[in-house]
Amino acid sequence: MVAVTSANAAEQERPARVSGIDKIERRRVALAESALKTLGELGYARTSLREIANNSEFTHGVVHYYFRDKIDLISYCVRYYKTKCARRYDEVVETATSGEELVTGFLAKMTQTLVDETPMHKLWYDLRAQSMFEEQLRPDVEAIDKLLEEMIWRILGRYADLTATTPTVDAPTAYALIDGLFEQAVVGYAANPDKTPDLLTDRLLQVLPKLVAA
Amino acid sequence: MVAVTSANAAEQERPARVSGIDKIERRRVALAESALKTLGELGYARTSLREIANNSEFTHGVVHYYFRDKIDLISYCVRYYKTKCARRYDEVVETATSGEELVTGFLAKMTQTLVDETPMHKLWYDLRAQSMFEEQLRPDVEAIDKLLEEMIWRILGRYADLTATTPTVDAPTAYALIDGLFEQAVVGYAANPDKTPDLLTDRLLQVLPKLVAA
DNA sequence: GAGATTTCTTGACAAGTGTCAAACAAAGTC
DNA sequence: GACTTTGTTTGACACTTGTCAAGAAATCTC
Repeated sequence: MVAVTSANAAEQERPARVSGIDKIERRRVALAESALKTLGELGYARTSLREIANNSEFTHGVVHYYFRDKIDLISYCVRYYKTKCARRYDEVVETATSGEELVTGFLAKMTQTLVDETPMHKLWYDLRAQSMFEEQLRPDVEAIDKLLEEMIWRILGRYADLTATTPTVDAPTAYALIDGLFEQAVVGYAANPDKTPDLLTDRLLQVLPKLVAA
Repeated sequence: MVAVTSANAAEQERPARVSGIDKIERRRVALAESALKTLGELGYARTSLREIANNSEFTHGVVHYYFRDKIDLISYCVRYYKTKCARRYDEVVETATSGEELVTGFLAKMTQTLVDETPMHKLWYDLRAQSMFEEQLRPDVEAIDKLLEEMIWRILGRYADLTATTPTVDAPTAYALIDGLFEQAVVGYAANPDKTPDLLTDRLLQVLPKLVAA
């Protein structure tokens, strides 16, 4: 069970017996997972606490027992989510023994998560947009963005190693470029689920070689 | 006065005297402009029709007199907005006489609109995210995305001409890359308005040369 | 200027929201 | 087994939302 730590320090208030503290955490995780399902389908704006409760085995009162308010819940969900998403390519990075193998594995994993976890990605881009208007979301969004940037940077660094080259762009740039392509794919996936993964692969193949040089 | 045409054909219902038809259009544009101001500040989700009316010289009933419902208004706003945004770089493209001049002009215009029209850009990325959940927004969002892609492609094509090179990526890829950088800047602008424009410039300078080759 | 038409204001409606509190059930403590 | 603590349900609250309709005001037509 992952202990989701706060990015803006604000929930060591509910006392709770010491023996039950991770039972509480378990419940919060269950709530969060259920909430994430609903959020991924409806998006941030259209998801109400009651809707979250309805799509779970709990009642709407329970939500409020475990979370101070809506932002607290969403914020917790986001932090929970980030612990799962940024390590997605680690195995590929560690096991690949050639540049080509790394690229192949990376592309496979990326198109796979595009298809398998579309709602989560939609939610992420939604939340990042919301963070421009809702200040309370910003710290969490920034933290995830940083995590994703590091993820991309690890991949690119390893790719450079394997191909005896060096990156030609810095980490934020590399992240923005690849994220731009991926977001385009996530948005396009709704309209064209069949062709989008191949298009993403094709476009990444156009770009990746340009990000390194001897 | 711009006649905003419908992307999903659905507003030739209100009869209205022939002489007054563009008076109606004028009112709609005034409403739309006011709505865009509010939308840019609050974002799609947090903007209500009443809030739009309050920030305008009209009452909330008028909004309903000129627009069937909320989506109709937002949709109109989006279409109105797009007529203004996609021609932003045309002058630079047409007047530049060297690659360097084009790049300089392009970067200047882009950082300028980042700073001067932040709310509009925030709204655009918000709306694009919402379109993943709200199907009714999709046609309009797709249309704008296409317009922006063509805009980027014109710039890159001209840049290639001026430098006697050819683009090394296709239009959707080029758009996704540059848009990724710009979105990163828009999101980052809230947290760091001082440094973000320079960072954007720096990153674009890293990328642009890689998008063409002899 | 009378009468018809268009435009706008106002107030209401049903539905949905986040929040909370009081009653109830379960579990743990001595 | 009584009693306290913890967990859950239920129903209510104040408020906001989109939508609409009835009537007042302004405008146009003749």
